[in-house]
Amino acid sequence: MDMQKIEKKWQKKWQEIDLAKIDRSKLDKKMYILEMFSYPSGSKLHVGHWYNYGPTDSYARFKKMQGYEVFQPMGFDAFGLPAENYAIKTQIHPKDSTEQNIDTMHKQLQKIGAIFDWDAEVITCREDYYKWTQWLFLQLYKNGLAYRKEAPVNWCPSCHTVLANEQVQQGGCERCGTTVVKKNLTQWFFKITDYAEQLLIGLDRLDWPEKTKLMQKNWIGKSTGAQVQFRCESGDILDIFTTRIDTIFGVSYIALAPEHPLVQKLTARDIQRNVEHYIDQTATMNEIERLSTTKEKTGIFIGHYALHPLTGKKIPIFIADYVLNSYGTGAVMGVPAHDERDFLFAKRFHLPIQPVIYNESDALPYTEYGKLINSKQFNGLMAEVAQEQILNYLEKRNLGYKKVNYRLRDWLISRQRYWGAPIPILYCPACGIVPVPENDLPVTLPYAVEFKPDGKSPLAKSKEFMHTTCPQCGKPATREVDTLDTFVCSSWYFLRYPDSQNREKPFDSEIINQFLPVDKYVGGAEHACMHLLYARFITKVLYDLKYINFDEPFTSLVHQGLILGPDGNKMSKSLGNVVSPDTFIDQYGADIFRLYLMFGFSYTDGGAWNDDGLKSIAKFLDRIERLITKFLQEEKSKQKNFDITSAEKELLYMQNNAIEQVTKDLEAFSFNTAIARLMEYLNTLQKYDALQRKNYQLLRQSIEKFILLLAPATPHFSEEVWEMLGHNRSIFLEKYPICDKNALIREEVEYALQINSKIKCKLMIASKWRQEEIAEYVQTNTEVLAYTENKPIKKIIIVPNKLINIIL
RNA sequence: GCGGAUGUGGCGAAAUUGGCAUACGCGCUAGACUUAGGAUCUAGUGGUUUACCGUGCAGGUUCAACUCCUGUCAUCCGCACCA
Repeated sequence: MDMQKIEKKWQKKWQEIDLAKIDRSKLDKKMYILEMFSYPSGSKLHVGHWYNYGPTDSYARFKKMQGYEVFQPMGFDAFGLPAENYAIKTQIHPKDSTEQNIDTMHKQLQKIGAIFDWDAEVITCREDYYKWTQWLFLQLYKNGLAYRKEAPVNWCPSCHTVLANEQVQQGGCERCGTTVVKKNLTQWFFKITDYAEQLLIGLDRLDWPEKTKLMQKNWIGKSTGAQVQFRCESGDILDIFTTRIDTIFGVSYIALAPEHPLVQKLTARDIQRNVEHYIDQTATMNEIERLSTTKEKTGIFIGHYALHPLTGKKIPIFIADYVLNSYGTGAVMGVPAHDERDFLFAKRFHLPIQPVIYNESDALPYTEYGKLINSKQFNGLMAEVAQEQILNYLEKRNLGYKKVNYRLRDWLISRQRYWGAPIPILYCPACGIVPVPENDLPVTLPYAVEFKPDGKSPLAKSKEFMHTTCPQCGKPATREVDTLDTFVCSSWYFLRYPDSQNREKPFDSEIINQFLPVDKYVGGAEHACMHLLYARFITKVLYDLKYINFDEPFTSLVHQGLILGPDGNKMSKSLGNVVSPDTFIDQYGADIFRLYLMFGFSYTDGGAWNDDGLKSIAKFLDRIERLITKFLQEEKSKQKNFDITSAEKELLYMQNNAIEQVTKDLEAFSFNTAIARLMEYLNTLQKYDALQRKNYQLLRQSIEKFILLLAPATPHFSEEVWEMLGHNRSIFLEKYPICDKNALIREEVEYALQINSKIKCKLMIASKWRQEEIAEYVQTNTEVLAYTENKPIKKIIIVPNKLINIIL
């Protein structure tokens, strides 16, 4: 079959009949199926995109045939760092290269033959979209969920530019190799931490992979403990957070994050230089290095003491890089006897290691709970009880309180870059921070801008952009020069699709409430903690602001696996193992490529690419075509034969078995097993076709059922053979077959017979027999008696339709 | 390092609640058809050889373990400015 030809033919037909369009009057049976949109990179559509979009489109078509109004939109996440870097290298403007890439990818996406509703398309770098991204920012700002604070960025002192983590290679700048340092800038944040608890609780209701929910749970990182005040000799108060308040009598030092605001003030004069040196050193390290538990503990005594809130003892204050300013209060109490890291730290700096929890073996550190010792009036209490009582004691004296802490940090959304949505904020010398009025949106990203890195945000160098007037007082004001993190763009795009042409609003609430939440969201597992959490956060905010009536964006989520290069490594230009879909599409066509992706891998696992698999799929489609061609010839010439014998019963069994299994497998995104069942069914069809005496009516019906089952997986091919079979209406307007359970009833079932759990033989047992009848049967059956050798039977275990285990 | 996952024939992979390990396919072997075969069809295909051994490795629970538990090794993904 000429695949290229039929692809064009059917794609044109689908467009003519608006196959991808949803009937908006029938949204009560809607199915919003969404694949994560793609980034329009220069490397174009790759196998990973195909793997995401091809099989998911098959799922969408399957749902369509089941009678759902399927909405499957597609778009582009078009702002971001790569286009800007490409521009710096080539002088090609990010807008131009991005639009060019989108153009190419459109054509490539077209080839898949998916039922994408292109009228709903969303492109995040276009004004009509980022206008509403800016609107979203303003809603958060107005509701106290966007704020500014100082935060460190990676800074290359030689290029005078901010670097993404990705651009830092072994602590150096990827361009010039200069050691990267941390530099504080005032930046915008979204207060996602306000939603930490809701984001945690909401997970329970979601049909998401358990591992993803677990990862989000750990990412949010809820821990319950206590915040305790240590008064410094200077009089300053140091707040520390601990989950082990029961061990407070074992404190032998306090460790501050080197970035802690009190460090400068508390550091003793004579060691100031050493402390500064240590702080500088820490600024060159990333968090992964700092938190490594195998790295030797480092720190430095700052020459100041705090007083123990319960004993009044002097406690030395250190700074240590293993303490992060972003978690808790940026200060911890060191209890060496009962914490791994504190133990190593204390050994290194010869600090006292005082056990306060009893343990039999004396081995330290002992991190379990137990009975308190060396803890004054709390001695003898079990740790859990002691926690409450110590907390009570501290609360009464205003020295501490119970505290729930989250590992989740607020979302830093400022980027000192050009290719993003400008943050809609003005700075007025008189009025201060002024949000851009909604009527003035969008704040347009200027085209002619110097984006080469020279220490200034690119937008700061555009006079026309920078200078404006304050909407409140009318005096000159300047604009915020940072742009929004692209994760902001992608945190709400699924809300725009159903109403993407709306010029008045980001979306019409009534429409959006009908379409959403997304019924099936499909994308990579690498988004588990960031994109998927941000999208949930924004949804919850818009819910609280009453723009939408649902508070979770994605009811059901599936992660496709990663397709690796033929060598088993992740595809990358540097390894030269990138497989381009295009050459295979040209050779085999889109359906064979898609079907291979569905059959050759476990969908959620992915795996290494292999060319041979494609050939086998091509053969599979050839077999189908041959079967149908032969059938059509014979059907015309041969007499029809209507009786149903055992061969027909077997055919009907396999047909309905295939219907049942394929339906179940597609539902579960288990594409490889669905195709396997279809292959089995095709084998049965061929076996039946080889018989002399055939029931042509039944054979036609069986072949048609087969094609209907196959259609979602090979849409163009199936349309073509469907037409060959004499139909003149798209197969996707037909109903997906429904299993006739009666055809699956068999009179006898094969059981495995085990003696002492070892398989001995197979037995055919009437399927209507009860357990007692089976037990009686095996005890009198001569074949079974030969195995039991007259030994007494202790027990018979019968697993229905599976096995019989006789224990001697 | 922390968090999450994965490990099954020569290869891609299957295996409801613990219940016949290796479905389906590739590859390979033999045969048929053919002027020809990298096409098609048929049969076989985990390993030693008649009874065992086999799901990364070492233990454990159970009548029964790929599946549950403990430990361990290897690989992959994420770690907050790649998206």
